[in-house]
Amino acid sequence: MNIDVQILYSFGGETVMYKPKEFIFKEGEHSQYYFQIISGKVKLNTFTENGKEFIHNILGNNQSFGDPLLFIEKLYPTNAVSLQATEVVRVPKKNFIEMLKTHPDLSLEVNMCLSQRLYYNSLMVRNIASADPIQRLKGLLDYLKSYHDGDCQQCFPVELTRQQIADLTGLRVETVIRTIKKMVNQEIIKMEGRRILY
DNA sequence: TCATTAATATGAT
DNA sequence: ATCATATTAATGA
Repeated sequence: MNIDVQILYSFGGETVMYKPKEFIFKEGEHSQYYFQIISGKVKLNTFTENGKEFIHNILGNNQSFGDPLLFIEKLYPTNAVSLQATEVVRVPKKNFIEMLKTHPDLSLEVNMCLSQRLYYNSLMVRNIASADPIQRLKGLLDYLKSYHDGDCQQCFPVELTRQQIADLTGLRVETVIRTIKKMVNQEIIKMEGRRILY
């Protein structure tokens, strides 16, 4: 979700800068803040027993994270790591709740946002369970696209490396590369240099 | 800039 | 799916 930064500031929001590859929070920590990205990129990940990384999501400008835990007392289920120099605004939980009470319109918006995530999440889970790698990639792309505001046909740029796509879908890099080629042939996606347009 | 590392692409097992 | 290797892009000393 994307909340007016001025409002965030007026409720105790503060700007925090992170260097590339810096932890913003770690799995198992207590959730304290609502985070919204001003610029940069953040990934949410966990590691399997054998040390393989699984990326849950990658967020960019004007996107938020840590928000599903605002209303419940649970520990973070993932790490949050900046992929590049990243500027975020963070608002303490209590202030965030205060803000929603004083701005019912915002509260509604937050509800819509969370609902939309749930919706696309269920689609995502279905596709990721599919054996067909094309379906898995397509599921991921639809999911990522749902986070994107300005949408038009075949011009949503996927700013991910193949390795990151592999870590998001649980596929191997080689499989991702080969599947992407197939999808270009089937005109499901387009390429602009090495970047994918969907 | 040049050297080193990361990412991409393809072929083989 | 895993491994090996060649090419290309990105990074940083």
